[in-house]
Amino acid sequence: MTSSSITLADVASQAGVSKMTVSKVINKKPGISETTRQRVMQAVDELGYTVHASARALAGGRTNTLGVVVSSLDSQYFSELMRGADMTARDAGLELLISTTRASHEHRNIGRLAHGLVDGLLMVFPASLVPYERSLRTLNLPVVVIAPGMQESTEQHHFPSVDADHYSGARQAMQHLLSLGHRRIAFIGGPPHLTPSRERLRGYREGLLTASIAPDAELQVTSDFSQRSGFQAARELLALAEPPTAIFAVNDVSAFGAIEAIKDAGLRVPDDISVIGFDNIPQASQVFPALTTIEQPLLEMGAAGTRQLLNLIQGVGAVTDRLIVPTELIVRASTGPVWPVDRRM
Amino acid sequence: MTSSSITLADVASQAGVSKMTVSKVINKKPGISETTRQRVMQAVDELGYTVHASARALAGGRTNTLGVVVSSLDSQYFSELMRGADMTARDAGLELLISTTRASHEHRNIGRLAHGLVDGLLMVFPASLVPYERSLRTLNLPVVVIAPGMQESTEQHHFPSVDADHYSGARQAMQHLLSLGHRRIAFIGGPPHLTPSRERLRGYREGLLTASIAPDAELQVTSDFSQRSGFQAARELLALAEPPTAIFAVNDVSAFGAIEAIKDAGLRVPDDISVIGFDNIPQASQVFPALTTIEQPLLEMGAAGTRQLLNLIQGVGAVTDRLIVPTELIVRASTGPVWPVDRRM
DNA sequence: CTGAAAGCGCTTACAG
DNA sequence: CTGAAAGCGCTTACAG
Repeated sequence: MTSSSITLADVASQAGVSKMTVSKVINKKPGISETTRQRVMQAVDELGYTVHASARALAGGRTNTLGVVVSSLDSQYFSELMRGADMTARDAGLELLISTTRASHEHRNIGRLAHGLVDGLLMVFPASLVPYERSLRTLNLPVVVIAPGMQESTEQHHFPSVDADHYSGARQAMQHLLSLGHRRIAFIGGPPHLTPSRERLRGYREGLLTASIAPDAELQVTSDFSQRSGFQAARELLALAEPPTAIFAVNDVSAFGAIEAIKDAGLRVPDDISVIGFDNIPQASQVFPALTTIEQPLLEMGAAGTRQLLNLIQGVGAVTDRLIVPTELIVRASTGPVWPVDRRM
Repeated sequence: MTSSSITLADVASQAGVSKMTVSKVINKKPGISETTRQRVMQAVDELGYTVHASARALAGGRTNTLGVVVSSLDSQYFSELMRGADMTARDAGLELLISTTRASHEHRNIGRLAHGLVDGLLMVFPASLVPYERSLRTLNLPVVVIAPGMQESTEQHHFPSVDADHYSGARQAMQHLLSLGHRRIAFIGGPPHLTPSRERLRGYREGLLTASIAPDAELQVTSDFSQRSGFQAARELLALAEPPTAIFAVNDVSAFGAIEAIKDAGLRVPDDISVIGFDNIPQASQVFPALTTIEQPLLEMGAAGTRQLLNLIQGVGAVTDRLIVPTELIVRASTGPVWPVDRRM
């Protein structure tokens, strides 16, 4: 059922030249006279010829395609990452092929997916890469990891990676809340086995420490990054004998849930309770009140990871083993000064 | 820089058989003795062999891969569609390759992306396909369109399509609100050139008609499907001399915006104003109050579209030119009975 | 049950 | 500036 397609040979005979010449023209190789070039291009247009990707890949030894492997497509920030990757890939004349791990999960064999299909792999991986290591290794293909969920020891994965500075972002969030006068600050954490969760928690704790605030176990609750779990976590916090005046949520989505819970309790954000998120997903600026948050430069992360991969493919070598991109405080409307204590009673 | 990979020939010599035999084994073809099979499999494992996708595609005439072309990755409902597509594709032993149109947009030439790479194309297309028609046609590849944004005339595209029953869904939404006693019902519409917007609007209008309610132009506002525009649209409605008691939003995301605007105005959902959405994206059940909405069976749509495509590829032919899947009312917490007029004053 | 040969549609050195 | 030949790594008829 494969289409009886037009081949190079068809174009060649139509244009009255050799296949080689057609190949040179469509690949923009030098050493072709302008008249020949035009004749060939006309034949290409008339016949509606497109190169057969597999044939080209097999003969040429490269596919001009970058594979992107993601564990799931519903992560809100995924599209930003992809925009960055797409931009750099396109500038370099490469296509981007996205695939979910689900598809090859059964065998944990990325090779099935990648061998002969792509020149390199961008792993967008919020979880552990360990199960895929062996196949990644025998595949012998350049690999770059973006936003690794687990900080494997360098020995273990030694794939170059790109990640945001979670710790510094968390410190900035805390600094912001502290500077607004908050001292009773809660943290809605993420799954504790994931590096981003841990680093952000560390930023929270050390932020308190530097402000000489004793940590209060009651104020530290956990979410699974979802809106629903953020909602429930905030409810717990609101039920406390002495509720927080500010909540630092491990990600924007759980912050949305927290805001709902606060509104639902008849309180207002930020008047009664301030909320700060993390990620700066597109929605953060669209909700009401617009969310103060820490920006992960997702677009740049996607672009930088792709650039790294391109370097590896071209044999230039990775510029750095582990690129950490800075995060940034984005102040919007969901945070404000703490109420004087007497006013709150 | 292509990896110096293990080939069929390597496996063959390691196992002491011909390449053909290895090929038969890895493709699970019949007519191989069990001992030979095991010997080959052992060699495959030892060498970490994976088939070269391009070579296989070129020789075999098919790629065992389905291409999915999407206009954007940030559409919230996209991942559900993909889950359905992925399930059916995997059951049939095919891989799924996702690509955004951005990548090939420049030339509007899907061929560059697909020829020799995939056996068929699933177009997830909320916009017009017309710009891609020519390349789709000369490509001569099976194509199925999911959730078309524009209802091209059948002559124009005659690609089999799968779509939700927008009109009937809108009628159900109206029926629900009417049965709760609402008569002053607003509609936050979508971009008027898109079929889903139009069909849902038609359902709104005809719903009013059947209830003998005169349409009020003031109650019909427009959004671009975004949360922000839903927020603004609802603000306009709330500013009316006589605001609505219920809002039917063209999609869930704009409904979220509307709910924010209502809360922000110091009113409650559904106590003061009921809100119903459309789509039933995962988030709809996570927000507070949980959103009453119309479910588009996205998972089934993805699965059905993929099934259709599989049929086309296998030469079975499309079961139907235009599959319309039913939509369903999902009652949650954002809608309730209208207040008696005296109570509202 | 096993294998030698041809060929899929290109690109890559290499000649002229 | 142009082209004939070889070969990329497989699968597909076809023999034995």
